[in-house]
Amino acid sequence: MLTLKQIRYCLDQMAEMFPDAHCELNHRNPFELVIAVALSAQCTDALVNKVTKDLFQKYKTPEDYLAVSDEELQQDIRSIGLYRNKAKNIRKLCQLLIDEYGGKVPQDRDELTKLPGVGRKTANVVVSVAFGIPAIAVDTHVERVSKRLAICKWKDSVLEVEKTLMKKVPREEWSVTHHRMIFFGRYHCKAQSPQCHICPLLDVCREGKKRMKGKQIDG
DNA sequence: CTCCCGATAT
DNA sequence: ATATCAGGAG
Repeated sequence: MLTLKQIRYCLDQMAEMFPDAHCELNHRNPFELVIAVALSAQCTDALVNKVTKDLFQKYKTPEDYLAVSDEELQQDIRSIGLYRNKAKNIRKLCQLLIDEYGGKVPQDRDELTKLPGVGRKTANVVVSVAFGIPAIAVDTHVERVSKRLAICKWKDSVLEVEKTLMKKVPREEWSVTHHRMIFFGRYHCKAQSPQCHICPLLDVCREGKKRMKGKQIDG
């Protein structure tokens, strides 16, 4: 496990590598962000943005999503994948926003989690990005990076990863750290071909050094 | 744990 | 061909 000082070093390096790390899901308000993040499950941001470009032109309010048939919404988001579940969740979510929240997106993580299709990770993204509330959303990239760098344990659940990060990182840095870890994981410490050979963190990364061993050209 | 699922990278 | 993608629900 990395020491606090080593973690600090890693986060500083990530900040240098990705000084402009930010939310890459296109949105103009909290409602659009909820929809975009709900759509992004097991799908790339780039593909979500491709779909929401037209989607957000056609649907601007919760009422708009309820005005069409389930099949029509499915077709509008089909290329995202998991489209039957997502269409159903979005329509239920919109109904709930109207019935329980005055058509507004609640600014509370636990209230957000009550919305269908919105789990802890999605709720953390919304409160953090839309409302500026400190949170660390642990997605596939944050989990992978945390485990490869041994910031947490290999067998930790996503909730345990989140708790560890909240403990090790100052609250005022939660949101920016979470985005830097996502950029680091998405563009550098990638799932399939991690860039260990040009990684500034290699000297503190057990997993990276393990990966490099089998690829030595000379002895 | 399984299921949902198309697009893209490897 | 297979792995992965800003996961969540049953």
